[in-house]
Amino acid sequence: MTAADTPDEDLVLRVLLPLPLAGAYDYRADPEAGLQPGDFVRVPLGSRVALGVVWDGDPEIAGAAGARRLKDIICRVGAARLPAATRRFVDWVAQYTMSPPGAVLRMAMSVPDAIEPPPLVPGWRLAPGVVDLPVVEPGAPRLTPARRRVLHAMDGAPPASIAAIAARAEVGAATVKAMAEAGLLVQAPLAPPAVHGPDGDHAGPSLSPGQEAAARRLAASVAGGYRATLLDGVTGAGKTEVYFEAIAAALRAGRQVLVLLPEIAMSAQWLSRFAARFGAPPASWHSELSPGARVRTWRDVADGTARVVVGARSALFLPYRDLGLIVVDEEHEQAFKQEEGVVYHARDMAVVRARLGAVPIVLVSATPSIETVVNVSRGRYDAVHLVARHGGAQLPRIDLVDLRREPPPPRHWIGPRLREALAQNLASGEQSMLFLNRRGYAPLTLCRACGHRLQCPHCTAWLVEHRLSGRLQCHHCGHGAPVPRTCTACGAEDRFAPCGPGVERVAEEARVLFPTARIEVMTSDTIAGPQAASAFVARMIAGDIDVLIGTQIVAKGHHFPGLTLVGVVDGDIGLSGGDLRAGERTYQLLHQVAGRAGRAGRPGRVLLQTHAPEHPAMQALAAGDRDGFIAGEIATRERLALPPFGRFAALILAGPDAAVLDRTCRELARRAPRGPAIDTLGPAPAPRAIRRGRHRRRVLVRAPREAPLQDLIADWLHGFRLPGSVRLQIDIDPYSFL
DNA sequence: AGCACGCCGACT
DNA sequence: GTCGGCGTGCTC
Repeated sequence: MTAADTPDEDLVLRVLLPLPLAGAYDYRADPEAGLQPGDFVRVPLGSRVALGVVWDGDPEIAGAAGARRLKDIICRVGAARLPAATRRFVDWVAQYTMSPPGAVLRMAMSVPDAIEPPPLVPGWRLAPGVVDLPVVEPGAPRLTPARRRVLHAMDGAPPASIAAIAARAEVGAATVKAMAEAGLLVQAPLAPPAVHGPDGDHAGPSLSPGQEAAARRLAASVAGGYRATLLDGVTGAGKTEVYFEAIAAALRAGRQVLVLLPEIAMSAQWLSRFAARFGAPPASWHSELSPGARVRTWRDVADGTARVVVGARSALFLPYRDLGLIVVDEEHEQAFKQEEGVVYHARDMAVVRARLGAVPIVLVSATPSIETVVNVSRGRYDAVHLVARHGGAQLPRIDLVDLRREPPPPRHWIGPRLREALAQNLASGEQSMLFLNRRGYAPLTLCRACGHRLQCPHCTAWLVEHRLSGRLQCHHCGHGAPVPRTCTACGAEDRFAPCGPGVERVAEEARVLFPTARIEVMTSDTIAGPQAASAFVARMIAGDIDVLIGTQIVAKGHHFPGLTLVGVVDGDIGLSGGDLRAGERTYQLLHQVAGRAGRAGRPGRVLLQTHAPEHPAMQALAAGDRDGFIAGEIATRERLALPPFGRFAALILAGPDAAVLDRTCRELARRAPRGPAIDTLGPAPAPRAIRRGRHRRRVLVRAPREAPLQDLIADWLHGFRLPGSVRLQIDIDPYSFL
């Protein structure tokens, strides 16, 4: 049967648009055009034209719906197609996160400009015989010195663009254009640019026997379809070199590799190690990429030119032509959780992407997440353990300092023991680090006259004083204001007092204690970007800094060979607040900070100041008993049916009018699902109760692990009409409970 | 996400 | 009397 036989039977296709619509829309298509799922198409939408993707599945053109007047697909766009694995991934993520599929598609189509094929740049080469032209001949094109330079530069050279020729001959583009018009240059196809991609056969480093064995196991998994493997090893055990071997195996098999890092902006050291191992840098994907680079990389990923992509969360949604391996480094990091828009956990979705693409995935960590460890014990993931610290360096000794027994002087934060250790380290010419996970000078400023606390006008958050910039700053919405002199509540002048320490304040204290030491502060405020970060790291490695004071930025992936003392100024930040993952996170962060000390064969020492030395996380750190800590956490979670033994979902409602919001929440809670082992908590103020001027409330749902959580919520919300001003966000498996 | 439609303040 | 503010609603 052909279209000509049934002229009145239209071809109808589903088209998914990158918009938060409930589903795909149906459009009429020209059967002659031969459109297939994955094709990018332009379609009319209301009064405008939108770019979408022909989607899989049958249109809803049955019965009365068939009578609807459908619009026509305008045309196909570009030569590329959204791969089937990416389409299935989009549908899966939409279903799991309860997001409109178009909202997920938007992440896969984040670079609309890349979909059109790149404009053809014409190439030019010398016309035959021009080099031999006599210098002076009546009627012949004039050969100025500039033109001679072009002849010289292009003699025997392959075709190049006008701009490239001009650059090579060091003349203006106008000269080259004029020569082309004069017939001295003729058009010739431009050779595709040579790609010097990462090379799987590039010589790698020699590995220790333990690394060798681990690398062989990972590399073997590359040929075998979906399999998740935890690569577990202490800091300095050489995990990166090991998973590089799996990447090499995937490259040798001619396939693409995705490496997810939690904070790609801080990955300068990782990138240089990669380039050293594979002879070329990977393609990188992160939010600070320029629009041009974004377009190029998206196309390179789609046509397979990009062999290895290293990126943040969003790199998951790139249209890989032939993905063969996924690596998630620092898999325990909370930064993998996307909290805005489509709420998802990139580590978990990476596992899904691997399964849908039938490729192996390696999860890498020195302090694996409880979820991952439980998946290993259930047999769903394999595990490869690396034990020895590469190069024979010792793990640092961690001593707890009980701040209740050995407090620092009032309004000081460096206790006597830490001060003494710093003095000794300085005297012997060694490097030290002070860690405090708090930016700015003081986390809270209050009026001594009336007790008024300076709060962000748009959020439920204190304003943080930054002496460096001389301003008060909200760390949630970015609101900034100069430090006022007069209290807005009581009118008292100059009575504001900083409360508690930030890194700037600790630096001030250290500079008073050690006036001759070279002390530097490293936070996201003092570091503009990846290049500034690597400059900082280079100065530290060169020994130009005696004491480095920093937030968690100093803990992430930097190697400081000369560092022998780490002081944790306040280990308890993050323990308060009743977050179910507080202990786990504190353990992971402090373990990572401690791992910075004593690497190049020298013993390291860590002083951990805490008000809660009896806390299991602190005890485990001091005893070096990671597995004991994890076992304890797992037992607690299992007993209380907390994740991953039970499941949570959060419904967050936000709106400008608190009364309307509360009424909506009450109504929603009234209809809440009830069932065996299913309960709802709240409504309660959401983690950030007021954000950007909108009030936020949260209702938590708790269900057994095997419960169809999404279906329960869908039934619950079915037929529930939200007031127009109230927004609902669903967070499946929420991470932040604060 | 856009873009239209729809009801209330300061201008030619 | 209009121009225009952005709140609400729809797009196959």
